[in-house]
Amino acid sequence: MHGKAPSSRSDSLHARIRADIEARILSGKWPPGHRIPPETALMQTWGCSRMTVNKAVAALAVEGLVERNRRAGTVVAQPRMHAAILRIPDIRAEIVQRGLRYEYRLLDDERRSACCVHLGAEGHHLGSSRFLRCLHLADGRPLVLEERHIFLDAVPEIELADLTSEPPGTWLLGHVPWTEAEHRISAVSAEGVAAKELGLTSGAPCLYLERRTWRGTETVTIAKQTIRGDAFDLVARFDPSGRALISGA
Amino acid sequence: MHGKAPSSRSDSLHARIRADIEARILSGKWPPGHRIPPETALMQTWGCSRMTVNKAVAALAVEGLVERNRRAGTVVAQPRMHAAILRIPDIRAEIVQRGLRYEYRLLDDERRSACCVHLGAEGHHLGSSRFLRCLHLADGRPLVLEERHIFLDAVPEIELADLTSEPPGTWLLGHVPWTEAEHRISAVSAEGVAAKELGLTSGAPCLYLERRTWRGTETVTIAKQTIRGDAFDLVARFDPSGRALISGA
DNA sequence: GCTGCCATTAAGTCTATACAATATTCTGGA
DNA sequence: TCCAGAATATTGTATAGACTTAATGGCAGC
Repeated sequence: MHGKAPSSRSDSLHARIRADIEARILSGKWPPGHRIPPETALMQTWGCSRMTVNKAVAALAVEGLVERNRRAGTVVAQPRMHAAILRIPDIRAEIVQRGLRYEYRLLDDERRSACCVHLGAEGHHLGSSRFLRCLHLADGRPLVLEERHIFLDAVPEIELADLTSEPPGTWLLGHVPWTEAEHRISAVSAEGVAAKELGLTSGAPCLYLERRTWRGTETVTIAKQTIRGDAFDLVARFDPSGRALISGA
Repeated sequence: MHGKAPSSRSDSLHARIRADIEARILSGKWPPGHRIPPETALMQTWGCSRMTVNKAVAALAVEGLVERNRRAGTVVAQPRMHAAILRIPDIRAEIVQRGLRYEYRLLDDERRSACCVHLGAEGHHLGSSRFLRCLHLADGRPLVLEERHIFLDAVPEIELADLTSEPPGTWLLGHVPWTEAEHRISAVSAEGVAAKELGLTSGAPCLYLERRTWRGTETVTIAKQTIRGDAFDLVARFDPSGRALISGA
């Protein structure tokens, strides 16, 4: 339909088998709960070895489209609308992609000792950090106000990093591997200094995005982004398996 | 760390190999761009067949941790922060899970002919629909105001469905398979009737979530949810592969 | 130096087979 | 009837081998 490109390109046999079964499930011909033929049967219908159909069906299983059990067989999974893939990309990349001129402005850059940092809900103690306030602009208009802690324990290199021209998020992405992250999205009113810096009247609605990133058990960074509500949407496009489709902003 | 359960449970050989390589990548021992040994080498280090290491590394490839190319070999992928899995669950389930009393109130229920529906950006013509306005309450407090079109072309059964006690989203989830969906999240001010129904003063910030669902090329439903900004966050927790972790609201 | 060809290497696919693990079903006995 | 254990079906894992496909690196010729 609109720019969609499913698993059409399928050269290999197992890819074709997989696409075929997938089509039957998505079309509703094999509804949720339907038991699909055992591997031995598929192997005969397709005239191939069991390893090949196994690869196909196993892939559908990791996708979440089917559930497999020894002896009990394979059944089509119940559809779930529980998770959506949300593109929350690098701001710079996002702005540039839309054909706008990106500009970055560092407002504040200081060292914070442990006490200043509000602790996580888990009560972990976070060490000292480099604290940054910066503004991301699109075509000269302020779009995102970012406040970010980067923790020295996890990223000692940050101490010397030059963040006057490169946004901290971009720097981190290129330098620090991460193992886990959490986003929290809410709606807030722009208030006080933040409103002024974003060029908004007090009370204007903004998206508030708090992103926390871990590397193993160590907190790498906490970023709080206030995004002009009138100028930015978060868009997610996906299919039942939870895999992202093309998400053209 | 907090409720996290990585790929620790590894019984089979390929799972162990995979976890081992994954650990080296995440620990930074094998940084992005590093070329990992070819399958023939891994096969010797682990004393197993090539199919087995293939399965392990292929899994890492679908996860996005490595990139593979014929002849060029396998290299550790650059970390990308492009997509996050966002839990946008059934509202009822979400409220109940938090231990609050869920209440549902149907405000409006009418038939709309095609002309009333704002067309999609693609210019597709959407047929007539059943249009619903309803309120989701947690412990008696209004939390989400929902306006939803369900299109009769795609879901003729909806005509007769009883939606006075069951929210339309829940009904749909149980009755209609879908193949594609899109979410759009923005921040708005509560205004007029909506503000009143949510018990907010005019101008209070709200999350605005627009969800569109397709089945094949047909639009199944368009839902517009206005969520009290002070009472609800959208939370996403994930790892670099983009697979969702446990997301305890 | 540049171009085009070719050999090499590494991943991708597929087969045939074997055995393991496990849930269901069957069967026999109390 | 009901329970224990055996038979069985189905997926899971692993092996060895063969062939395919694609990118790289080097070599020859211009």
